[in-house]
Amino acid sequence: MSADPSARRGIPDATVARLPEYLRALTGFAERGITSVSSEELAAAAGVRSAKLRKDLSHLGSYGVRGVGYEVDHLAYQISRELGLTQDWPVAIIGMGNLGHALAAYSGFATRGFRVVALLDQDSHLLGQEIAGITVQPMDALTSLAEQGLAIGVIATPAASAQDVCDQLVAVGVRSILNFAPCVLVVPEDVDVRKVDLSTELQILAFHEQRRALAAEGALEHVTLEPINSAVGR
Amino acid sequence: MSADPSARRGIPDATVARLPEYLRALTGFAERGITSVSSEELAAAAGVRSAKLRKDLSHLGSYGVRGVGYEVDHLAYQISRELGLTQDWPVAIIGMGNLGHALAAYSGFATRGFRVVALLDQDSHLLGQEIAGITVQPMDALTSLAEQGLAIGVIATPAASAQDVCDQLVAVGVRSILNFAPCVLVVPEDVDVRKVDLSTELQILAFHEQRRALAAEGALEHVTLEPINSAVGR
DNA sequence: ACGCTTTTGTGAACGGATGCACAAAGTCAC
DNA sequence: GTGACTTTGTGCATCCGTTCACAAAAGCGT
Ligand SMILES: NC(=O)c1ccc[n+]([C@@H]2O[C@H](COP(=O)([O-])OP(=O)(O)OC[C@H]3O[C@@H](n4cnc5c(N)ncnc54)[C@H](O)[C@@H]3O)[C@@H](O)[C@H]2O)c1
Ligand SMILES: NC(=O)c1ccc[n+]([C@@H]2O[C@H](COP(=O)([O-])OP(=O)(O)OC[C@H]3O[C@@H](n4cnc5c(N)ncnc54)[C@H](O)[C@@H]3O)[C@@H](O)[C@H]2O)c1
Repeated sequence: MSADPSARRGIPDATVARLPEYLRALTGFAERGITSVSSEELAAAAGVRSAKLRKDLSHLGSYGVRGVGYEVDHLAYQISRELGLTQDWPVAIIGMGNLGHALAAYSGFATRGFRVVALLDQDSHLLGQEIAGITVQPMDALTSLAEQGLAIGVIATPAASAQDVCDQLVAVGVRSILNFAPCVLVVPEDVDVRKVDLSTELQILAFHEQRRALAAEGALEHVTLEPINSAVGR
Repeated sequence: MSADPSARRGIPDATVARLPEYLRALTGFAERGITSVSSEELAAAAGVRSAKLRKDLSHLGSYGVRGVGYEVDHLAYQISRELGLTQDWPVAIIGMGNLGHALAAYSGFATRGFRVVALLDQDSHLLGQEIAGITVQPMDALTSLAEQGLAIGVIATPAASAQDVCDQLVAVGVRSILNFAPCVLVVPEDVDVRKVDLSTELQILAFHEQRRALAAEGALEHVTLEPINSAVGR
Protein backbone atom coordinates (compact mmCIF):
# COMPACT_ATOMS: atom_id res chain seq x y z
CA MET A 1 0.00 0.00 0.00
CA SER A 2 3.07 2.20 0.12
CA ALA A 3 2.89 5.39 2.17
CA ASP A 4 -0.79 6.19 2.08
CA PRO A 5 -1.35 7.63 5.55
CA SER A 6 -5.09 7.02 5.56
CA ALA A 7 -4.42 3.31 5.19
CA ARG A 8 -2.18 3.30 8.24
CA ARG A 9 -5.13 3.32 10.62
CA GLY A 10 -7.07 0.47 12.09
CA ILE A 11 -4.25 -1.90 12.91
CA PRO A 12 -5.73 -5.29 13.90
CA ASP A 13 -5.54 -6.14 17.61
CA ALA A 14 -3.71 -9.36 16.87
CA THR A 15 -1.02 -7.39 15.05
CA VAL A 16 -0.67 -4.81 17.84
CA ALA A 17 -0.18 -7.65 20.33
CA ARG A 18 2.80 -8.92 18.32
CA LEU A 19 4.51 -5.59 17.69
CA PRO A 20 6.28 -5.59 21.10
CA GLU A 21 7.85 -8.96 20.27
CA TYR A 22 9.07 -7.67 16.91
CA LEU A 23 10.50 -4.62 18.63
CA ARG A 24 12.32 -6.78 21.15
CA ALA A 25 13.77 -8.93 18.39
CA LEU A 26 14.90 -5.84 16.50
CA THR A 27 16.58 -4.47 19.62
CA GLY A 28 18.43 -7.76 19.91
CA PHE A 29 19.68 -7.49 16.32
CA ALA A 30 20.71 -3.88 16.85
CA GLU A 31 22.72 -4.83 19.95
CA ARG A 32 24.61 -7.39 17.92
CA GLY A 33 25.42 -4.72 15.35
CA ILE A 34 23.15 -6.12 12.66
CA THR A 35 21.75 -3.30 10.55
CA SER A 36 19.51 -5.17 8.14
CA VAL A 37 17.20 -8.21 8.46
CA SER A 38 14.93 -10.15 6.16
CA SER A 39 11.36 -11.00 7.18
CA GLU A 40 12.53 -14.60 7.47
CA GLU A 41 15.23 -13.77 10.02
CA LEU A 42 13.10 -11.39 12.02
CA ALA A 43 10.18 -13.79 12.07
CA ALA A 44 12.42 -16.58 13.37
CA ALA A 45 13.68 -14.33 16.16
CA ALA A 46 10.15 -13.37 17.11
CA GLY A 47 8.77 -16.90 16.90
CA VAL A 48 6.28 -16.38 14.07
CA ARG A 49 6.02 -17.25 10.36
CA SER A 50 7.48 -14.78 7.93
CA ALA A 51 4.21 -14.33 6.03
CA LYS A 52 2.50 -13.27 9.23
CA LEU A 53 5.30 -10.86 10.05
CA ARG A 54 5.14 -9.23 6.63
CA LYS A 55 1.36 -8.89 6.78
CA ASP A 56 1.66 -7.36 10.25
CA LEU A 57 4.29 -4.86 9.13
CA SER A 58 2.32 -3.98 6.04
CA HIS A 59 -0.31 -2.45 8.34
CA LEU A 60 2.20 0.15 9.53
CA GLY A 61 3.37 1.15 6.09
CA SER A 62 5.90 -0.04 3.57
CA TYR A 63 9.22 0.07 5.35
CA GLY A 64 10.99 -2.84 3.69
CA VAL A 65 13.14 -2.95 0.60
CA ARG A 66 12.41 -5.75 -1.85
CA GLY A 67 15.34 -8.03 -2.42
CA VAL A 68 17.02 -6.76 0.75
CA GLY A 69 14.85 -6.69 3.84
CA TYR A 70 14.27 -4.18 6.62
CA GLU A 71 16.68 -1.68 8.08
CA VAL A 72 16.81 -2.58 11.78
CA ASP A 73 16.97 0.91 13.31
CA HIS A 74 14.37 2.39 11.04
CA LEU A 75 11.85 -0.41 11.53
CA ALA A 76 12.41 -0.33 15.30
CA TYR A 77 11.70 3.38 15.27
CA GLN A 78 8.54 2.97 13.24
CA ILE A 79 7.21 0.27 15.57
CA SER A 80 8.13 2.35 18.63
CA ARG A 81 6.30 5.29 17.20
CA GLU A 82 3.24 3.23 16.37
CA LEU A 83 3.15 1.80 19.90
CA GLY A 84 3.56 5.24 21.41
CA LEU A 85 6.95 4.54 22.96
CA THR A 86 8.63 7.67 21.66
CA GLN A 87 7.18 9.43 24.66
CA ASP A 88 7.33 8.43 28.32
CA TRP A 89 4.12 7.26 29.95
CA PRO A 90 3.82 7.96 33.69
CA VAL A 91 2.93 4.76 35.58
CA ALA A 92 1.71 4.30 39.15
CA ILE A 93 1.86 0.98 40.99
CA ILE A 94 -0.86 0.41 43.58
CA GLY A 95 -0.36 -2.25 46.27
CA MET A 96 3.18 -2.63 47.55
CA GLY A 97 3.09 -6.21 48.79
CA ASN A 98 5.30 -9.01 47.50
CA LEU A 99 4.42 -8.45 43.89
CA GLY A 100 4.41 -4.66 44.11
CA HIS A 101 7.93 -4.74 45.51
CA ALA A 102 9.15 -6.88 42.62
CA LEU A 103 7.46 -4.63 40.09
CA ALA A 104 8.93 -1.48 41.64
CA ALA A 105 12.41 -2.99 41.45
CA TYR A 106 11.88 -4.16 37.90
CA SER A 107 14.13 -2.43 35.44
CA GLY A 108 12.00 -3.44 32.49
CA PHE A 109 9.75 -0.45 33.08
CA ALA A 110 12.37 2.19 32.66
CA THR A 111 13.90 0.51 29.62
CA ARG A 112 11.81 2.52 27.26
CA GLY A 113 8.50 4.26 27.19
CA PHE A 114 7.47 3.96 30.81
CA ARG A 115 8.40 5.76 34.01
CA VAL A 116 7.22 4.73 37.45
CA VAL A 117 6.17 8.01 39.02
CA ALA A 118 4.48 6.71 42.16
CA LEU A 119 4.01 3.77 44.49
CA LEU A 120 0.77 3.72 46.45
CA ASP A 121 -0.60 1.65 49.30
CA GLN A 122 -3.36 1.78 51.83
CA ASP A 123 -1.32 0.30 54.65
CA SER A 124 -0.05 3.07 56.94
CA HIS A 125 2.96 0.96 57.92
CA LEU A 126 4.28 1.17 54.36
CA LEU A 127 3.75 4.91 53.88
CA GLY A 128 6.92 6.93 53.72
CA GLN A 129 9.00 3.81 53.22
CA GLU A 130 11.30 4.00 50.24
CA ILE A 131 11.26 1.22 47.64
CA ALA A 132 13.64 1.28 44.69
CA GLY A 133 14.24 4.96 45.35
CA ILE A 134 10.57 5.94 45.40
CA THR A 135 8.61 6.87 48.52
CA VAL A 136 5.35 5.02 49.11
CA GLN A 137 2.38 7.39 49.20
CA PRO A 138 -1.19 7.06 50.45
CA MET A 139 -4.07 6.52 48.06
CA ASP A 140 -5.24 10.12 48.17
CA ALA A 141 -2.08 11.13 46.34
CA LEU A 142 -3.90 9.88 43.23
CA THR A 143 -5.64 13.18 42.61
CA SER A 144 -2.49 15.23 42.32
CA LEU A 145 -0.80 12.47 40.30
CA ALA A 146 -3.67 12.59 37.85
CA GLU A 147 -3.24 16.34 37.51
CA GLN A 148 0.37 15.74 36.57
CA GLY A 149 -0.78 13.43 33.79
CA LEU A 150 -0.74 9.89 35.15
CA ALA A 151 -1.41 7.59 32.20
CA ILE A 152 -1.28 4.00 33.42
CA GLY A 153 -2.26 2.35 36.71
CA VAL A 154 -0.86 -1.04 37.72
CA ILE A 155 -3.01 -2.87 40.27
CA ALA A 156 -1.08 -5.23 42.57
CA THR A 157 -3.49 -5.43 45.49
CA PRO A 158 -5.44 -8.49 46.62
CA ALA A 159 -8.43 -9.33 44.42
CA ALA A 160 -10.85 -8.15 47.08
CA SER A 161 -9.54 -4.57 46.79
CA ALA A 162 -8.92 -4.49 43.05
CA GLN A 163 -12.31 -3.19 41.93
CA ASP A 164 -12.18 -0.45 44.55
CA VAL A 165 -8.70 0.63 43.47
CA CYS A 166 -9.78 0.43 39.83
CA ASP A 167 -12.75 2.70 40.51
CA GLN A 168 -10.43 5.25 42.13
CA LEU A 169 -8.13 5.18 39.12
CA VAL A 170 -11.02 5.64 36.72
CA ALA A 171 -12.43 8.44 38.87
CA VAL A 172 -9.27 10.52 38.50
CA GLY A 173 -9.19 9.92 34.75
CA VAL A 174 -6.80 7.00 34.26
CA ARG A 175 -7.92 5.06 31.21
CA SER A 176 -5.23 2.38 30.96
CA ILE A 177 -5.05 -0.25 33.67
CA LEU A 178 -2.87 -3.31 34.08
CA ASN A 179 -4.40 -5.72 36.57
CA PHE A 180 -2.41 -8.42 38.38
CA ALA A 181 -5.23 -9.36 40.74
CA PRO A 182 -7.11 -12.51 39.74
CA CYS A 183 -10.51 -10.95 39.15
CA VAL A 184 -12.64 -9.30 36.49
CA LEU A 185 -12.72 -5.51 36.61
CA VAL A 186 -15.80 -3.60 35.54
CA VAL A 187 -14.96 -0.32 33.79
CA PRO A 188 -16.56 2.24 31.45
CA GLU A 189 -16.11 1.34 27.81
CA ASP A 190 -13.48 4.00 27.15
CA VAL A 191 -11.16 2.43 29.72
CA ASP A 192 -8.71 -0.24 28.66
CA VAL A 193 -7.93 -3.04 31.11
CA ARG A 194 -5.39 -5.76 30.51
CA LYS A 195 -4.88 -8.65 32.86
CA VAL A 196 -1.75 -10.56 33.79
CA ASP A 197 -2.86 -13.75 35.39
CA LEU A 198 -0.47 -16.35 36.64
CA SER A 199 -2.99 -18.91 37.77
CA THR A 200 -4.92 -18.81 34.50
CA GLU A 201 -1.71 -19.58 32.63
CA LEU A 202 -0.89 -22.45 34.96
CA GLN A 203 -4.34 -23.90 34.52
CA ILE A 204 -4.03 -23.78 30.74
CA LEU A 205 -0.70 -25.60 31.04
CA ALA A 206 -2.35 -28.17 33.31
CA PHE A 207 -5.03 -28.81 30.70
CA HIS A 208 -2.46 -29.68 28.04
CA GLU A 209 -0.36 -31.61 30.51
CA GLN A 210 -3.36 -33.74 31.38
CA ARG A 211 -4.15 -34.29 27.73
CA ARG A 212 -0.66 -35.61 27.18
CA ALA A 213 -0.90 -37.82 30.26
CA LEU A 214 -4.20 -39.30 29.10
CA ALA A 215 -2.94 -39.77 25.56
CA ALA A 216 0.13 -41.57 26.88
CA GLU A 217 -1.97 -44.12 28.70
CA GLY A 218 -4.02 -44.70 25.59
CA ALA A 219 -7.26 -43.21 26.78
CA LEU A 220 -7.49 -40.93 23.78
CA GLU A 221 -6.43 -43.21 21.00
CA HIS A 222 -8.46 -41.58 18.31
CA VAL A 223 -7.34 -38.06 19.04
CA THR A 224 -4.61 -36.17 17.31
CA LEU A 225 -2.41 -34.59 19.90
CA GLU A 226 0.70 -33.04 18.51
CA PRO A 227 -0.10 -29.47 17.53
CA ILE A 228 0.48 -27.94 20.94
CA ASN A 229 2.68 -24.91 20.32
CA SER A 230 -0.20 -22.51 20.28
CA ALA A 231 -0.97 -19.34 22.13
CA VAL A 232 -4.43 -17.75 22.12
CA GLY A 233 -5.90 -16.32 25.27
CA ARG A 234 -4.01 -13.39 26.66
CA MET B 1 -25.20 -33.37 21.47
CA SER B 2 -25.92 -34.32 25.10
CA ALA B 3 -23.49 -36.70 26.76
CA ASP B 4 -21.70 -38.22 23.80
CA PRO B 5 -18.21 -38.75 25.22
CA SER B 6 -16.50 -38.91 21.83
CA ALA B 7 -17.68 -35.36 21.18
CA ARG B 8 -16.07 -34.13 24.37
CA ARG B 9 -12.62 -33.95 22.78
CA GLY B 10 -10.97 -31.19 20.87
CA ILE B 11 -11.94 -28.24 23.04
CA PRO B 12 -10.98 -25.01 21.21
CA ASP B 13 -7.97 -23.16 22.62
CA ALA B 14 -10.00 -20.00 23.06
CA THR B 15 -12.47 -21.90 25.20
CA VAL B 16 -9.76 -23.51 27.34
CA ALA B 17 -8.30 -20.06 27.98
CA ARG B 18 -11.62 -18.91 29.44
CA LEU B 19 -12.37 -21.93 31.61
CA PRO B 20 -10.19 -20.68 34.50
CA GLU B 21 -12.22 -17.46 34.61
CA TYR B 22 -15.48 -19.39 34.70
CA LEU B 23 -14.09 -21.56 37.47
CA ARG B 24 -13.09 -18.52 39.48
CA ALA B 25 -16.53 -16.97 39.05
CA LEU B 26 -18.17 -20.23 40.15
CA THR B 27 -15.96 -20.36 43.24
CA GLY B 28 -17.13 -16.85 44.07
CA PHE B 29 -20.78 -17.89 43.79
CA ALA B 30 -20.17 -20.97 45.91
CA GLU B 31 -18.53 -18.87 48.63
CA ARG B 32 -21.61 -16.70 48.77
CA GLY B 33 -23.77 -19.78 49.21
CA ILE B 34 -25.33 -19.59 45.75
CA THR B 35 -26.06 -23.09 44.46
CA SER B 36 -27.47 -22.35 41.02
CA VAL B 37 -26.67 -19.80 38.29
CA SER B 38 -27.96 -18.99 34.84
CA SER B 39 -25.61 -18.54 31.89
CA GLU B 40 -26.48 -14.85 32.03
CA GLU B 41 -25.35 -14.44 35.64
CA LEU B 42 -22.22 -16.53 35.25
CA ALA B 43 -21.27 -14.74 32.05
CA ALA B 44 -21.63 -11.35 33.75
CA ALA B 45 -19.37 -12.49 36.59
CA ALA B 46 -16.77 -13.76 34.14
CA GLY B 47 -16.95 -10.71 31.88
CA VAL B 48 -18.20 -12.41 28.71
CA ARG B 49 -21.47 -12.66 26.76
CA SER B 50 -23.84 -15.42 27.74
CA ALA B 51 -23.94 -16.93 24.26
CA LYS B 52 -20.18 -17.35 24.33
CA LEU B 53 -20.31 -18.92 27.78
CA ARG B 54 -22.96 -21.43 26.71
CA LYS B 55 -21.06 -22.37 23.57
CA ASP B 56 -17.89 -22.82 25.64
CA LEU B 57 -19.63 -25.02 28.19
CA SER B 58 -21.29 -27.04 25.47
CA HIS B 59 -17.83 -28.31 24.51
CA LEU B 60 -17.48 -29.99 27.91
CA GLY B 61 -20.86 -31.68 27.82
CA SER B 62 -24.42 -30.85 28.73
CA TYR B 63 -24.35 -29.88 32.38
CA GLY B 64 -27.11 -27.26 32.47
CA VAL B 65 -30.82 -27.65 33.06
CA ARG B 66 -33.09 -25.79 30.65
CA GLY B 67 -35.28 -23.24 32.32
CA VAL B 68 -33.09 -23.33 35.44
CA GLY B 69 -29.38 -22.90 34.81
CA TYR B 70 -26.28 -24.64 36.10
CA GLU B 71 -25.64 -26.19 39.50
CA VAL B 72 -22.61 -24.28 40.82
CA ASP B 73 -20.75 -27.13 42.54
CA HIS B 74 -21.28 -29.61 39.77
CA LEU B 75 -20.20 -27.26 37.00
CA ALA B 76 -17.15 -26.20 39.00
CA TYR B 77 -16.21 -29.83 39.40
CA GLN B 78 -16.62 -30.55 35.70
CA ILE B 79 -14.43 -27.60 34.72
CA SER B 80 -11.82 -28.54 37.32
CA ARG B 81 -11.73 -32.05 35.96
CA GLU B 82 -11.43 -30.85 32.38
CA LEU B 83 -8.55 -28.54 33.31
CA GLY B 84 -6.81 -31.32 35.21
CA LEU B 85 -7.11 -29.63 38.59
CA THR B 86 -8.46 -32.65 40.42
CA GLN B 87 -4.87 -33.73 40.83
CA ASP B 88 -1.91 -31.73 42.15
CA TRP B 89 0.76 -30.73 39.66
CA PRO B 90 4.30 -30.40 41.04
CA VAL B 91 5.79 -27.01 40.13
CA ALA B 92 9.39 -25.79 40.34
CA ILE B 93 10.35 -22.11 40.27
CA ILE B 94 13.73 -21.33 38.74
CA GLY B 95 15.40 -17.99 39.49
CA MET B 96 14.86 -16.64 42.99
CA GLY B 97 15.36 -12.92 42.41
CA ASN B 98 12.75 -10.27 43.06
CA LEU B 99 10.09 -11.97 41.01
CA GLY B 100 10.95 -15.49 42.15
CA HIS B 101 10.57 -14.40 45.76
CA ALA B 102 7.13 -12.95 45.10
CA LEU B 103 6.06 -16.08 43.25
CA ALA B 104 7.32 -18.37 46.02
CA ALA B 105 5.34 -16.39 48.58
CA TYR B 106 2.25 -16.37 46.40
CA SER B 107 -0.62 -18.28 47.91
CA GLY B 108 -2.42 -18.53 44.58
CA PHE B 109 -0.36 -21.56 43.66
CA ALA B 110 -1.46 -23.73 46.54
CA THR B 111 -5.09 -22.72 46.19
CA ARG B 112 -5.86 -25.64 44.00
CA GLY B 113 -4.17 -27.90 41.55
CA PHE B 114 -0.57 -26.78 41.99
CA ARG B 115 2.13 -27.43 44.58
CA VAL B 116 5.50 -25.70 44.60
CA VAL B 117 7.91 -28.55 45.22
CA ALA B 118 11.20 -26.74 44.62
CA LEU B 119 12.94 -23.39 44.30
CA LEU B 120 16.10 -23.38 42.21
CA ASP B 121 18.85 -20.85 41.56
CA GLN B 122 22.32 -20.76 40.17
CA ASP B 123 23.62 -18.22 42.67
CA SER B 124 25.53 -19.98 45.46
CA HIS B 125 24.66 -17.17 47.87
CA LEU B 126 20.99 -18.14 47.69
CA LEU B 127 21.47 -21.89 48.07
CA GLY B 128 20.25 -23.28 51.36
CA GLN B 129 18.34 -20.11 52.11
CA GLU B 130 14.72 -20.73 53.02
CA ILE B 131 11.97 -18.84 51.18
CA ALA B 132 8.34 -19.30 52.12
CA GLY B 133 9.30 -22.49 53.93
CA ILE B 134 11.17 -24.04 51.01
CA THR B 135 14.95 -24.39 50.78
CA VAL B 136 16.59 -23.03 47.63
CA GLN B 137 18.43 -25.80 45.73
CA PRO B 138 21.07 -25.75 43.00
CA MET B 139 20.18 -26.41 39.37
CA ASP B 140 21.44 -29.99 39.40
CA ALA B 141 18.59 -30.88 41.73
CA LEU B 142 16.46 -30.90 38.57
CA THR B 143 17.29 -34.49 37.71
CA SER B 144 15.96 -35.94 40.93
CA LEU B 145 12.97 -33.60 40.85
CA ALA B 146 12.14 -34.91 37.40
CA GLU B 147 12.30 -38.47 38.69
CA GLN B 148 9.75 -37.52 41.33
CA GLY B 149 7.42 -36.33 38.59
CA LEU B 150 7.98 -32.61 38.16
CA ALA B 151 5.28 -31.38 35.77
CA ILE B 152 5.66 -27.63 35.38
CA GLY B 153 8.69 -25.33 35.34
CA VAL B 154 8.35 -21.60 36.03
CA ILE B 155 11.23 -19.53 34.64
CA ALA B 156 11.95 -16.33 36.58
CA THR B 157 15.56 -15.75 35.56
CA PRO B 158 16.88 -12.88 33.44
CA ALA B 159 16.16 -13.22 29.72
CA ALA B 160 19.79 -14.02 28.96
CA SER B 161 19.56 -17.24 31.00
CA ALA B 162 16.04 -18.24 30.10
CA GLN B 163 16.80 -20.38 27.04
CA ASP B 164 19.52 -22.22 28.94
CA VAL B 165 17.20 -22.93 31.88
CA CYS B 166 14.47 -23.93 29.44
CA ASP B 167 16.79 -26.43 27.75
CA GLN B 168 17.63 -27.96 31.12
CA LEU B 169 13.94 -28.35 31.93
CA VAL B 170 13.22 -29.95 28.58
CA ALA B 171 16.23 -32.25 28.99
CA VAL B 172 14.85 -33.76 32.17
CA GLY B 173 11.43 -34.22 30.61
CA VAL B 174 9.41 -31.19 31.69
CA ARG B 175 6.89 -30.40 28.97
CA SER B 176 5.00 -27.48 30.49
CA ILE B 177 6.84 -24.20 30.99
CA LEU B 178 5.67 -20.82 32.22
CA ASN B 179 8.10 -18.11 31.17
CA PHE B 180 8.33 -14.72 32.89
CA ALA B 181 11.49 -13.67 31.06
CA PRO B 182 10.91 -11.29 28.15
CA CYS B 183 12.19 -13.52 25.36
CA VAL B 184 11.11 -16.20 22.91
CA LEU B 185 11.93 -19.75 23.95
CA VAL B 186 12.71 -22.40 21.36
CA VAL B 187 11.37 -25.82 22.32
CA PRO B 188 10.51 -29.17 20.71
CA GLU B 189 6.96 -29.25 19.42
CA ASP B 190 5.66 -31.49 22.18
CA VAL B 191 6.60 -28.90 24.82
CA ASP B 192 4.09 -26.25 25.79
CA VAL B 193 5.40 -22.78 26.66
CA ARG B 194 3.25 -19.95 27.91
CA LYS B 195 4.56 -16.47 28.48
CA VAL B 196 3.64 -13.87 31.07
CA ASP B 197 4.99 -10.60 29.80
CA LEU B 198 4.55 -7.38 31.69
CA SER B 199 6.21 -5.09 29.20
CA THR B 200 4.23 -6.43 26.24
CA GLU B 201 1.04 -5.67 28.10
CA LEU B 202 2.20 -2.17 28.96
CA GLN B 203 3.11 -1.52 25.35
CA ILE B 204 -0.32 -2.62 24.17
CA LEU B 205 -1.85 -0.24 26.70
CA ALA B 206 0.43 2.54 25.44
CA PHE B 207 -0.77 1.95 21.87
CA HIS B 208 -4.40 2.48 22.82
CA GLU B 209 -3.52 5.36 25.13
CA GLN B 210 -1.76 7.09 22.24
CA ARG B 211 -4.71 6.46 19.95
CA ARG B 212 -6.99 8.16 22.44
CA ALA B 213 -4.56 11.06 22.85
CA LEU B 214 -4.33 11.56 19.08
CA ALA B 215 -8.08 11.28 18.66
CA ALA B 216 -8.62 13.86 21.40
CA GLU B 217 -6.50 16.40 19.58
CA GLY B 218 -8.41 15.78 16.41
CA ALA B 219 -5.65 14.13 14.42
CA LEU B 220 -7.79 11.12 13.67
CA GLU B 221 -11.09 12.72 12.88
CA HIS B 222 -12.26 10.09 10.47
CA VAL B 223 -11.51 7.16 12.70
CA THR B 224 -13.96 5.33 14.91
CA LEU B 225 -12.42 4.93 18.30
CA GLU B 226 -14.80 3.57 20.86
CA PRO B 227 -14.58 -0.22 20.78
CA ILE B 228 -11.65 -0.59 23.11
CA ASN B 229 -12.63 -3.22 25.65
CA SER B 230 -10.91 -5.99 23.77
CA ALA B 231 -8.39 -8.58 24.69
CA VAL B 232 -6.60 -10.69 22.10
CA GLY B 233 -2.96 -11.36 22.43
CA ARG B 234 -1.92 -13.65 25.17
C1' DA C 1 -52.80 -32.69 32.66
C1' DC C 2 -51.57 -28.77 30.28
C1' DG C 3 -50.03 -24.60 28.66
C1' DC C 4 -46.84 -20.75 30.02
C1' DT C 5 -42.37 -19.21 31.16
C1' DT C 6 -37.62 -19.63 31.41
C1' DT C 7 -33.21 -20.88 29.82
C1' DT C 8 -30.29 -24.07 27.53
C1' DG C 9 -27.81 -25.94 23.48
C1' DT C 10 -26.79 -25.22 18.77
C1' DG C 11 -27.28 -24.34 13.57
C1' DA C 12 -26.11 -20.71 10.64
C1' DA C 13 -24.20 -16.29 9.38
C1' DC C 14 -20.52 -13.39 10.02
C1' DG C 15 -15.97 -11.39 10.66
C1' DG C 16 -11.24 -11.51 11.68
C1' DA C 17 -6.83 -13.90 11.47
C1' DT C 18 -3.71 -17.13 9.24
C1' DG C 19 -1.25 -19.33 5.59
C1' DC C 20 -0.26 -19.82 0.62
C1' DA C 21 1.61 -18.47 -3.47
C1' DC C 22 3.15 -15.17 -6.69
C1' DA C 23 3.66 -10.77 -9.25
C1' DA C 24 5.96 -6.60 -8.49
C1' DA C 25 9.89 -4.23 -7.15
C1' DG C 26 14.15 -3.56 -6.06
C1' DT C 27 19.45 -4.98 -5.68
C1' DC C 28 23.72 -6.47 -7.36
C1' DA C 29 27.22 -8.42 -10.33
C1' DC C 30 29.30 -7.79 -14.40
C1' DG D 1 22.79 -1.02 -18.95
C1' DT D 2 21.05 -5.46 -18.47
C1' DG D 3 19.59 -9.65 -16.69
C1' DA D 4 19.40 -12.86 -12.88
C1' DC D 5 18.26 -13.15 -8.24
C1' DT D 6 16.21 -12.01 -3.87
C1' DT D 7 12.61 -10.59 -0.95
C1' DT D 8 8.68 -7.81 -0.14
C1' DG D 9 3.71 -6.78 -0.18
C1' DT D 10 -0.71 -8.64 -0.97
C1' DG D 11 -4.87 -11.12 -3.23
C1' DC D 12 -7.15 -15.19 -2.20
C1' DA D 13 -8.71 -19.25 0.12
C1' DT D 14 -9.24 -21.25 4.47
C1' DC D 15 -9.80 -21.69 9.24
C1' DC D 16 -11.29 -20.41 13.75
C1' DG D 17 -13.94 -17.82 16.93
C1' DT D 18 -17.92 -14.88 17.88
C1' DT D 19 -22.62 -13.53 17.63
C1' DC D 20 -27.36 -14.13 16.55
C1' DA D 21 -31.58 -16.16 16.96
C1' DC D 22 -34.56 -19.90 17.93
C1' DA D 23 -36.34 -24.64 18.60
C1' DA D 24 -36.16 -27.97 22.12
C1' DA D 25 -36.39 -29.02 26.87
C1' DA D 26 -37.39 -28.52 31.50
C1' DG D 27 -39.87 -26.45 35.57
C1' DC D 28 -43.95 -24.36 37.53
C1' DG D 29 -48.50 -22.79 38.47
C1' DT D 30 -53.08 -23.73 38.08
N1 LIG E 1 2.92 -12.53 44.60
C1 LIG E 1 2.83 -13.03 43.36
O1 LIG E 1 3.74 -13.65 42.86
C2 LIG E 1 1.58 -12.87 42.58
C3 LIG E 1 1.52 -13.50 41.37
C4 LIG E 1 0.39 -13.35 40.58
C5 LIG E 1 -0.64 -12.58 41.06
N2 LIG E 1 -0.57 -11.99 42.22
C6 LIG E 1 -1.69 -11.15 42.66
O2 LIG E 1 -1.19 -9.85 42.85
C7 LIG E 1 -1.85 -9.25 43.93
C8 LIG E 1 -0.83 -8.84 44.97
O3 LIG E 1 -0.15 -9.96 45.44
P1 LIG E 1 0.87 -9.85 46.64
O4 LIG E 1 1.44 -11.21 46.83
O5 LIG E 1 1.78 -8.73 46.42
O6 LIG E 1 -0.14 -9.51 47.86
P2 LIG E 1 0.23 -8.81 49.25
O7 LIG E 1 -0.87 -9.16 50.18
O8 LIG E 1 1.63 -9.14 49.62
O9 LIG E 1 0.18 -7.26 48.94
C9 LIG E 1 -1.01 -6.54 48.72
C10 LIG E 1 -0.77 -5.07 49.04
O10 LIG E 1 -1.91 -4.33 48.64
C11 LIG E 1 -2.22 -3.37 49.65
N3 LIG E 1 -3.65 -3.05 49.58
C12 LIG E 1 -4.68 -3.81 49.96
N4 LIG E 1 -5.84 -3.18 49.75
C13 LIG E 1 -5.53 -1.99 49.21
C14 LIG E 1 -6.32 -0.89 48.76
N5 LIG E 1 -7.65 -0.93 48.80
N6 LIG E 1 -5.68 0.19 48.28
C15 LIG E 1 -4.34 0.22 48.23
N7 LIG E 1 -3.54 -0.80 48.61
C16 LIG E 1 -4.14 -1.89 49.11
C17 LIG E 1 -1.84 -4.04 50.93
O11 LIG E 1 -1.57 -3.08 51.93
C18 LIG E 1 -0.58 -4.82 50.54
O12 LIG E 1 0.57 -4.05 50.74
C19 LIG E 1 -2.85 -10.26 44.45
O13 LIG E 1 -4.10 -10.01 43.86
C20 LIG E 1 -2.31 -11.56 43.95
O14 LIG E 1 -3.33 -12.50 43.74
C21 LIG E 1 0.54 -12.10 43.02
N1 LIG F 1 10.66 -8.16 38.83
C1 LIG F 1 9.55 -8.03 38.13
O1 LIG F 1 8.57 -7.43 38.59
C2 LIG F 1 9.44 -8.61 36.79
C3 LIG F 1 8.28 -8.36 36.08
C4 LIG F 1 8.14 -8.92 34.82
C5 LIG F 1 9.13 -9.71 34.32
N2 LIG F 1 10.24 -9.92 35.01
C6 LIG F 1 11.25 -10.81 34.44
O2 LIG F 1 11.44 -11.89 35.33
C7 LIG F 1 12.78 -12.27 35.33
C8 LIG F 1 13.32 -12.19 36.72
O3 LIG F 1 13.21 -10.87 37.21
P1 LIG F 1 13.84 -10.46 38.59
O4 LIG F 1 13.51 -9.04 38.80
O5 LIG F 1 13.42 -11.44 39.64
O6 LIG F 1 15.42 -10.63 38.29
P2 LIG F 1 16.61 -10.83 39.33
O7 LIG F 1 17.85 -10.44 38.66
O8 LIG F 1 16.23 -10.18 40.62
O9 LIG F 1 16.62 -12.39 39.61
C9 LIG F 1 17.08 -13.33 38.69
C10 LIG F 1 17.52 -14.59 39.43
O10 LIG F 1 17.81 -15.62 38.49
C11 LIG F 1 19.00 -16.28 38.88
N3 LIG F 1 19.64 -16.87 37.70
C12 LIG F 1 20.30 -16.21 36.72
N4 LIG F 1 20.74 -17.08 35.79
C13 LIG F 1 20.35 -18.30 36.18
C14 LIG F 1 20.51 -19.61 35.62
N5 LIG F 1 21.14 -19.79 34.45
N6 LIG F 1 19.98 -20.63 36.29
C15 LIG F 1 19.34 -20.44 37.46
N7 LIG F 1 19.15 -19.24 38.03
C16 LIG F 1 19.66 -18.18 37.39
C17 LIG F 1 19.86 -15.23 39.52
O11 LIG F 1 20.77 -15.83 40.41
C18 LIG F 1 18.80 -14.38 40.25
O12 LIG F 1 18.58 -14.86 41.56
C19 LIG F 1 13.51 -11.35 34.37
O13 LIG F 1 13.58 -11.99 33.11
C20 LIG F 1 12.57 -10.17 34.28
O14 LIG F 1 12.69 -9.53 33.03
C21 LIG F 1 10.41 -9.41 36.25
